[in-house]
Amino acid sequence: MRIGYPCINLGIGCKAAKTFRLKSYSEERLKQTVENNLSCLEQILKFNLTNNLFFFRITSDLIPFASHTINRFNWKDYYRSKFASIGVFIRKNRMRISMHPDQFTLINSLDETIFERSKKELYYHSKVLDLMELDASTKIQIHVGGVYGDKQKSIERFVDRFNNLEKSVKRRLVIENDDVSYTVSDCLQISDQIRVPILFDVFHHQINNSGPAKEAFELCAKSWDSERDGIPMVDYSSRNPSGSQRNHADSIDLKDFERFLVKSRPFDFDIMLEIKDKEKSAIKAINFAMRDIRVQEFLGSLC
DNA sequence: TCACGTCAAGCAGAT
DNA sequence: ATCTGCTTGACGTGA
Repeated sequence: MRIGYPCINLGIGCKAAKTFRLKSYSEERLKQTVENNLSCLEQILKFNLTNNLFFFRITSDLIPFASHTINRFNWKDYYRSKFASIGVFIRKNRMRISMHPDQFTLINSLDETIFERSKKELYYHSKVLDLMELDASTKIQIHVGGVYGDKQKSIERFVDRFNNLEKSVKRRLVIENDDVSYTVSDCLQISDQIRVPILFDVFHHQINNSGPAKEAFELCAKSWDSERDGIPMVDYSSRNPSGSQRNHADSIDLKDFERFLVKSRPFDFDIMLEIKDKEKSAIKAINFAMRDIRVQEFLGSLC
């Protein structure tokens, strides 16, 4: 069991998600920004290592406008060795990496042009991970997408479109239950047809339910082929007690986290903490989870 | 230095 | 109709 947090480290003093406006696009500006982002990513990973955080989600903003038509710059070749050396660090330290394209990436959109853009965006994500030479256990997670007034048709469209994606994308893609539309059992329906792993989102499941969490989690876990996909990944958060129902917590509720650790035994998986104060809560969580046998086993397997 | 209008992309639910 | 949340405010202009 590894524990991690998404995209941004709030204490380190740099961000790997620096971007700029489309209007100010220039190759110079792009290079400057990417160099900042890659160097910050290295700093974050080093920080994570010293804090026993072996799971991290790389921001989609790493290469701004990566899949946009304005971008004619060959960033793949230009930064090839930089990506490779970051990949060496990740593999050497047995870190797990994931990415999560944002809400504009829609495989099942009714609009072909949105699907075409989404394909390019997914290809960008897979290219970053390929350049780091990370294996197929390094996942790209997306939601199923919109319902468009007919969930069954939208699920069918997802399946058809999925089959249409490049191999390099398909091998990394996992789907995640969301908080408004697609439940775990909806995801299972898709997974049964195209053998795509399901990432269990604990918080979304609480809000958008298709049955008891334990069963849902077990079914999701089964959808991962540990040989190829690695152990399952889970998104964990609790509700912000003073916010709306969909709001993520500002900082980790260790009591709730403890209940989750107990309930999820003996399954082993990697946990992404989607909590607003990022590495701060992640450090609290890993320090707390040091007593869990699954974390001990991972740390023990390192040296 | 600061205020503040706006930002590549979409959907669903609340107001 | 417009705003908000989503994994995250922060870019950039004008004063």
